[in-house]
Formats: sequence, C-alpha cells, structure tokens
Amino acid sequence: MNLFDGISENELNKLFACLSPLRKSYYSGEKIFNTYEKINYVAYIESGSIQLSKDDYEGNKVTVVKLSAGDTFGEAFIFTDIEQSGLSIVALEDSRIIFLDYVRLFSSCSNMCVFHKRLTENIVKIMSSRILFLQTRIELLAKKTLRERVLYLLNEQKNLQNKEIFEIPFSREQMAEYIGADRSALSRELSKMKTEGLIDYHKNAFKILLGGKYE
Amino acid sequence: MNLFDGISENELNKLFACLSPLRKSYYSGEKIFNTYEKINYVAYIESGSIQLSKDDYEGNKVTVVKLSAGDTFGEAFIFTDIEQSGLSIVALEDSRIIFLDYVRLFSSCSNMCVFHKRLTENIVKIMSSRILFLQTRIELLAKKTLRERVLYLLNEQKNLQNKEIFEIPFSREQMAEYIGADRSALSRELSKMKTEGLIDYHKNAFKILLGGKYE
DNA sequence: AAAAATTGGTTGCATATGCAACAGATATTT
DNA sequence: AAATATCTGTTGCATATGCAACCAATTTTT
Repeated sequence: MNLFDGISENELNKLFACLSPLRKSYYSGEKIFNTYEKINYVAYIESGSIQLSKDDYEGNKVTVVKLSAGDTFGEAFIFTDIEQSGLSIVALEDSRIIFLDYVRLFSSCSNMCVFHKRLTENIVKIMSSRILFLQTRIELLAKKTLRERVLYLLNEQKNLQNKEIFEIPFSREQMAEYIGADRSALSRELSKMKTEGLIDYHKNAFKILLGGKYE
Repeated sequence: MNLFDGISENELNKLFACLSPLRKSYYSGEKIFNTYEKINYVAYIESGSIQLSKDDYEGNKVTVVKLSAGDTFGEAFIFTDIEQSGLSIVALEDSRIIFLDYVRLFSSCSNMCVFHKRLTENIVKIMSSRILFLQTRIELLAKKTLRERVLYLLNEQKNLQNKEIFEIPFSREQMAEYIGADRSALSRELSKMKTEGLIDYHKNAFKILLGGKYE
C-alpha cells in the first residue's frame, strides 16, 4: 500500500499545492530525526532508504525497522501528544523525503480538493494494515516454544502464498530475528522438525507435512 | 482515548443523524461476529463487555482481548480488503454496541457537520495509540530472556507512572501472560531478581534498584 | 469465623534454547 | 579458478524456563 495510490501525477500536484509539503534531501548517514524530536508529519520516502532505531531501557541501540522508497513513516504519531518519538531516524543512502504536516492533512483544504480525501483514506489504510501486521507478529511472539513460532510463521506464509510449497522471503538470520530466536537454535529446530517428518524444506522452499495439533 | 471525546451529547445527536449508526443490544454470551464475517464497522461499546478470540492454526481458540464500555473495535479493518476478520466476537455480559459504517464515516456528510471531522480524527488517534502500544509490546516480546522482559515491563510502568515505587496493574497471572511466560517461572524470576538486589517489591508495588545494563 | 476458592511462591525435573565455536556449502570478488 | 566472504547447519555446554505438584497466604463466600 502506497501513500499516494489512486492519485495521479497531475492530481498530486494540486494536492501538494494545497498541502505544501516539505521536501528534503538527505545524504547517506545523515540524521533525519533524533530521539527527542516530535514527529509532526506523515513522511513519505521518495527515494533512498532509512533506518529507525530506538534506545532500549538498557541503553542499547536497537534497529526497529528499515524502510525504503515508497514506504511511509510517522503515521503512528498522528494526533498523539507524544513530545518525543524516542526514535532516531537516519538515512542509509542518499534519500529524498516528503513531509506532510498532519494538521493540514486532516483539515479540509480551502480548495476542497477531492484527492485530499483519498490521501487521508490511504493513511488510514496504511495504519490498518500496520495494526493487523503488528497483531499477527504479537501472536507469533507470544507462542512459548520455538517450534510453535516456526509453525506459525510457516503457516502464515503458506496461507499468504496459497501454495503447498512456498518460499520464505527471509534468510535464516532474518527468520530467526523475526521469530525472536537464535539463528543456530532455529537451524536446529528446523532440522529436528524435518527429521520428525513435520515439515520438509530445501533452502528457502518449505512444505508443511502435518497440519494442526501436529496430528 | 474515547471515540466520542470532544463531542457533546447534542453534537453527537446531529452526528448520528448524519451517520445513522446501527445500535444493537446483545445478551451475555451472544455472538456479535463470527470468524467468517467481514467487519465493516468501527464499533463502540456503549455498555457491557465483549471478548475477541481467534482460532489458532492449530485450532486452539485464543483470547485476543477483552473490551468493555468505552472501548472501540473494528478500526483495524477500515479500508482493508479482508473478507473474513478471523475474529469471533462474543458478549461477556449484556451489552450495547454502536456500529458506525466506515464508508459513511469517511465520506463528507451532506450536512457538512463539523464533528464528523472530529470523529475521524479520534479514530486516527485511536489507531495511532494502538500502533504505538503494539510496537511496544513487540519490543518486549522480542527480548530473549524472561528477565529482560520483566525489566522492560517494569521500566515501562515506572516511566508511565513516573514514580520510583509503582503499582503493576496486573495480577501475577496476567503479568506472566503479558510477557509471554509461565506464571511460576515469573514468580521464580522475580524472587531471584529480588535476592540479587536488582528490584524490590511487595505484592504489586515494585521498585527498580539498579538501572540500565544492571550496572 | 469456618469453609472454600483464588492467588502467589517454591521446587524438582525434563527439556528447550541461547551461546560459542567450528565446518561445510554457497556466493562474491579478485 | 582461486581466494574470500557470507550463509547455513552441527554440536557441546550451561542455563533458562515450561510444567506439574504442592503449600502458604489472601480473599471471597457461606
């Protein structure tokens, strides 16, 4: 889902005339927001890529997510009264970002442009899918055993791709990270599950052999 | 955050005239939505309480959340093309619910009522805070050790309440559930942390003795 | 206040899993 | 193709933690 879906180039220009967004370029490595800033914008990455990280209560810097062209961030702070995002946001390559002030976003514009409405709908859509994604992720992480988390991920991907044999879009390292586990522990568990005849896989192609409750 | 915050009784009536919401009553135990239904509404619980549950890939029914008067649900599905919510929603007591069709919610109403805007802003606000909440929860659950998760929760509560000694609003059982752990394991870990002089607590009143990195 | 139910802490036990170190396989660079 | 770097699997080890069973403390019901 892209922030500007369903809005043509031409329409976009009108929209921008009314929203007068900030459009800024950043060099690779340049800081976009620091931890103590308030984020007042729905930000759209036109080009490049960025990284959001956060300081842990222990003081560890933890990567929250990496985003690239076409992605949107900042929408989580719309209308909240959070003065400090707690996020440190840095450009990973030369990047160009459009900042849409959200007060303006949600005021009816003087020109009454139609695509204003479309834009806010898109934002809501992006927020919805983020919520659903996060909820799914929590469900996975709440599972107490590694095996359950693996099966959850595999079933998720199977349903998503609607194929018996499906490709996991992660490296093992990323897969481990996603399910909150150690890489070697994941490898071990996968092997074990294969031996037990629960699943089969070769590289990133997986197949689930037994369904619910392991039967 | 309440869906109707900042909208007076009188204004609400006008708003309802324009949104013509469905207002339904349910008996305790009555089903509100089943797993296969599409949720087209932002639903507001006027009175009573309800429970959302979900079927696991293993076929287990898992409680997602319990909601009560003043809470809102369904906003996660706005403008998504999800045909089946996957949620089974049941009234836990006699309840009254207002359903706001979200197509109507996001169309400019013929009466041009001002509070329409306020309402959509509130929805966005609710979605924002849900996203932030879920993200925090994920951060916690992604921690690999029970101790880290406990400390995360405690620090969260400490910051929230901004007191050195703070009350955890959970029973031990709920606390364990929240951090995705076994209750007895949690008890054990808490004792251990107390012995080690990391934290102190009595019933639900906690105090963190040592800061980041355990020092 | 006696009885019953709920809640929290303790502990033994088996297992799961993080961690580290290494090896083989695969991909990338020279 | 040789050399190097990256990715994945394997394994030993120590520890963390789920689970079950039990007891003590607290709260609720009778």
